[in-house]
Amino acid sequence: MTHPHPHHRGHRSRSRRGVGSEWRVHARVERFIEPALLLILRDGSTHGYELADSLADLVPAERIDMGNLYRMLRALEAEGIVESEWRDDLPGRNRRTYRLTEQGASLLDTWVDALDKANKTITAFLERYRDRREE
Amino acid sequence: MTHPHPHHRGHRSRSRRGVGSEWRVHARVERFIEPALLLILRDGSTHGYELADSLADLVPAERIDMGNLYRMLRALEAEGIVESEWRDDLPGRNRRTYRLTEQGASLLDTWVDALDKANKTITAFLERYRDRREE
DNA sequence: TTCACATATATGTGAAACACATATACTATG
DNA sequence: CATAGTATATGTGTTTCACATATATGTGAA
Repeated sequence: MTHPHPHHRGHRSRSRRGVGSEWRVHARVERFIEPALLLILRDGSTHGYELADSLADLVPAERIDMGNLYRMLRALEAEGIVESEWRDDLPGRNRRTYRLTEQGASLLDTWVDALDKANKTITAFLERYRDRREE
Repeated sequence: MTHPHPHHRGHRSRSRRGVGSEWRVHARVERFIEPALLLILRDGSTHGYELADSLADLVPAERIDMGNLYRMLRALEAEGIVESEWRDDLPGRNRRTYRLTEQGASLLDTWVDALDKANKTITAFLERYRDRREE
């Protein structure tokens, strides 16, 4: 499976108008791919290409960039957050299989706390939006 | 009121370790200042400097950068999302007072939809994290 | 009355995160 | 044996942002 995502090309969060004075906005959590990756690896080791498919489920709004994904995996390995092993015994092409280290599990926990906070901030925003709307 | 925020300098989302193999992570919604700004202006016109204080409440985890805030306000004005008026009649220093346009109100609505989605994505992530943890 | 501090707006600049393009090589299959 | 799918990787420009700095006016205390 490849990953075509034709929508809203060329921008980050907000694009110019679409048709009929509609705005298109994408609320992205910065570096969200990283905790998503860690969570997937916590539930079982895999290789980069398969991670992309799992990520597509966990982060539906995000187009997965394979180039940046592999770069991120090697950066995480350099920091001791994941470890990898090159497998040439498995059927199919050779691949590098990643697993989470203890350091990585600890980083995942830290991300979870941060995401909890982010969620509360967003929820507070949405509540304020709706509260004053209904006055 | 000025805005000192000494914590976690120099990085975006993830910093190197702190003391005792702890990670410090900040889950930021990209460009979140923009919708926060729009929401505050929906509830009443103000000027840039005061917006910073209101933002500090709405977005507690974020250090407010005045330079970028003023830049953003002028960019939003150029796009017709806010309108401003230079006031020299009020007590105190002259200031530029901003108000939300209809375009801006529509953009705020769009942001709300996007933030709703982001909230659901984060919630799904946290649920998956906790589910498998308790098995 | 001047010095310090708060208010208020603004520009310059470099780095991180990211989108998009492209390269490479092997495997499976019709 | 050509084509599509699997798998990993590098190159590069843009956006968003952190941090530094500039400028000018108002206010209160020494």
